[in-house]
Amino acid sequence: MNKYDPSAIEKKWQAIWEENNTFAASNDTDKPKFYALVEFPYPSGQGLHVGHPRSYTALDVVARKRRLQGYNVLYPMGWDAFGLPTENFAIKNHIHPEIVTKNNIARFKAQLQSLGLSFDWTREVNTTDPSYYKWTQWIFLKLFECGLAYKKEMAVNWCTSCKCVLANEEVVGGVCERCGGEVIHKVKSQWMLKITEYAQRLIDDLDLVDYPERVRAQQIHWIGRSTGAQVRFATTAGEDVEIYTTRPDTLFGATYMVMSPEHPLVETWAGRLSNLDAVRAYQEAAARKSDFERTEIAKDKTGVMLEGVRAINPVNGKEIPIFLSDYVLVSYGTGAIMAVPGHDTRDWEFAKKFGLPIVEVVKGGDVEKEAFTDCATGVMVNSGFLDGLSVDEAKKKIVEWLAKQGIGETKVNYKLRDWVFARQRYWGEPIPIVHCDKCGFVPVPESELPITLPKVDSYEPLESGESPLAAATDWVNTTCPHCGGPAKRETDTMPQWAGSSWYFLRYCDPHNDKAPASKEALEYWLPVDWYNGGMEHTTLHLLYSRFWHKFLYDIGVVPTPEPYAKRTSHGMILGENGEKMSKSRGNVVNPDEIVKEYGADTLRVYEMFIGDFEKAAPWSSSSIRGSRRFLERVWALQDAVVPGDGIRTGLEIPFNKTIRKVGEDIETLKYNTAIAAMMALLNDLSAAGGVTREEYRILLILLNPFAPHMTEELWEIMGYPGQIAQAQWPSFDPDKCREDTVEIAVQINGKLRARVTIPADADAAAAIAAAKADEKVAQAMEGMAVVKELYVPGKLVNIVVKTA
RNA sequence: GCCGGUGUGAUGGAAUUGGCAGACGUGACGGACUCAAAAUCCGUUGGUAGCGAUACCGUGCCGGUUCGAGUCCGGCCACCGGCACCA
Repeated sequence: MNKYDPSAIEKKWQAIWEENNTFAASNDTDKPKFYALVEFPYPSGQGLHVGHPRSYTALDVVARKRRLQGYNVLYPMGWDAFGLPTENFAIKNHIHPEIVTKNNIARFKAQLQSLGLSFDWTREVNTTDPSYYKWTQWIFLKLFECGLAYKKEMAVNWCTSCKCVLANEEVVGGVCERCGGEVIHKVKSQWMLKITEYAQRLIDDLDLVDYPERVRAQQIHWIGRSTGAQVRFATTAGEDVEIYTTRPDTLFGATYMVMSPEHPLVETWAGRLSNLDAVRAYQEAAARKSDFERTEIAKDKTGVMLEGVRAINPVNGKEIPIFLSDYVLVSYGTGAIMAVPGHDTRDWEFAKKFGLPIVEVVKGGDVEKEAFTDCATGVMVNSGFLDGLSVDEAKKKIVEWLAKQGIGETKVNYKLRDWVFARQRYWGEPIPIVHCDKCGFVPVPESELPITLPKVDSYEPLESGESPLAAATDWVNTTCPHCGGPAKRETDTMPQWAGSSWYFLRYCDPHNDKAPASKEALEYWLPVDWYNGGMEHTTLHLLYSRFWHKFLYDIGVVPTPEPYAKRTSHGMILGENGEKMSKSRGNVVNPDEIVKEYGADTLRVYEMFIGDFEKAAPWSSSSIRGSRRFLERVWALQDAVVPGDGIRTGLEIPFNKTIRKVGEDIETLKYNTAIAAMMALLNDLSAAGGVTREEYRILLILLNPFAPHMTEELWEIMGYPGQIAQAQWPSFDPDKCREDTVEIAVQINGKLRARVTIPADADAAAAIAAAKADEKVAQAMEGMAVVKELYVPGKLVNIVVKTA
């Protein structure tokens, strides 16, 4: 036997797989299809991290197993390569981002290939390739055509460090998700996508797919549907103010009104406000606050009263004051609320601070001490025709009343905002729109796509807040496709999330130059059967791509309403100290070094064995040795082949059980116990003094998805026909998964007293008799009266006794 | 505050969904091989008491249901992730 030398074996088989395109998927076959997908990486300068292979290996195991089971498997890989880090690196080092990207991709690809992942490299995609982003631009044009892409002057999140706008999803805790820079509000004209149009379907269609509860819940929460009422309040100024509330039942308790500082009626009323200076000052102060400041000082309420205009509560005709306060957001509901301090915590705090009246309209708490917000138990009081009703009854009745008066109706609101779809940076897809003074925004004709990025001297963001593309005047100045007059190109680029919103479609037919992918290819492959990725993308990429897919479904481009039939999510791999791996903490493990020291197969087995796949797990440099030992022992079996055909009698049950368990566990994310089962089987084989050829063959196939290189090599050494990648996954016989006799537990009053071995098919009477025959049991029962006897087949006997 | 999740040996984690808690690894300890070490192989390893068979205790805490609870129910606590002035 040769020494187990992973570096030689792995290189050998990787070359063979590449040469033969072993893992290329066919678009034309009778086999059932299986589309496995992992999130394609952003090829950063740092190279691969040990976190990446956890996800990639997991679905590689599934993909390899499904191939052995006779499926036509598509398991593709590509590069999500547009984005800021590349651009920043390019700026700093004066290298074109295209070159930076090319280098990073080469490094990533070599690393992925060294792990023996069975990707179909003939379908590799790259979002920065003009032949790819041609179709990203094409989808944008379709969105524009359907009115779902529009440009709007509005306050947007502006990262002061990236000098770029951000989507709401990219602002985390008031700072930039990517760089941690301060985020302020800036009024800019921006391209937007109407994701809000799909809010309800993005919630409802979660019922069509198999997602983990945490993903579902996070998406639903992010979309933030609420049902309430929109109510028009008359004012002493003449104009009505419309408010949104989820508690219309508390209308009698509305003792004042609050509008957001940006509310347009303030301008309308400017002439009648006696304290206009104070109002203006408050508006300016609110505008200056960054998101970060807003969240930091969240609970301290500020505001100013509009002196000169009052609102009229429609239920009782009372005049109530109107305030401006930044605790009311322009962007949600109508930008104005009725304040019910007795039953809303924020209104209560505001009322206390400004000395406003608090009226109790739902009985059940003490509104002088705190707002009473419980809807389930309260009873209406001080509310005229609502008195005595429950909150739910009152809601129904008041909405009916408002409708009859013509001043209000039921209204559904979402927290989801439209998607800010423009970035003032160089390294992204140009937005294919031309600005013409005469014709307005004119889409570039499809025939002119792709609009490629021009060469520019500097990719530095401009201080003016414009994209660096604005400096490429030759490129910017063009003619209007509509009237032929002089016009300018849009200089903003698309956000990083654009290319990844449809990449899984491109894999189906990656070289098509007539469409994102052919109808036939999409009909065949969609939906993605299993998509694994990180939790951090739940309200970003995962939501965005569902939105784009639904849009493409509506215009007949894709055949399914949802892109991904099943989504799973892996836990992070932490540093050895239990903290998140990062350069600054000095706890980063480089997969290249692990491959060098132990081999890719060991890394793969270890990452699958490390723990519960869905949970975070700390790296352990001593534990990984266990995975290597396991492989070494399997390797050594080649010298322990014993004569005999098939599976030896005593090993039939362990083999059948292991085949069943490994197969099931791979499908249910329990990779750790699948490996444990194979280790246990190996222990059985050692105890049996070796393996037969057939036993070894089966073990190698079971292990192949996890350790593909070593099992191929052993397959060849043992002289089994062909390559193991073309072998057939073993089947099991359910009858041979059970022993003839079983050891059962015997309990007296639920306490374990003995173990007895009985035939597996023994009936209750026989099992109980066998239990009673045991010496210890008899002893424990002496002088006791039997109350009850139970037998759980194959598990235990429990005899309930009491003192006689 | 709201939503989702987790809590089991020294340690990563198992437990067929209400039925023998701790599979499989790692580490540690003891032994074999070796001049020696590494590697490898064998054994022990939840706690307490006992030479021992054995007994009692033990899955974050308190209580409940049940013949029987890591698993179900009620009430807490801690940690992780997400959202957060969304009316």
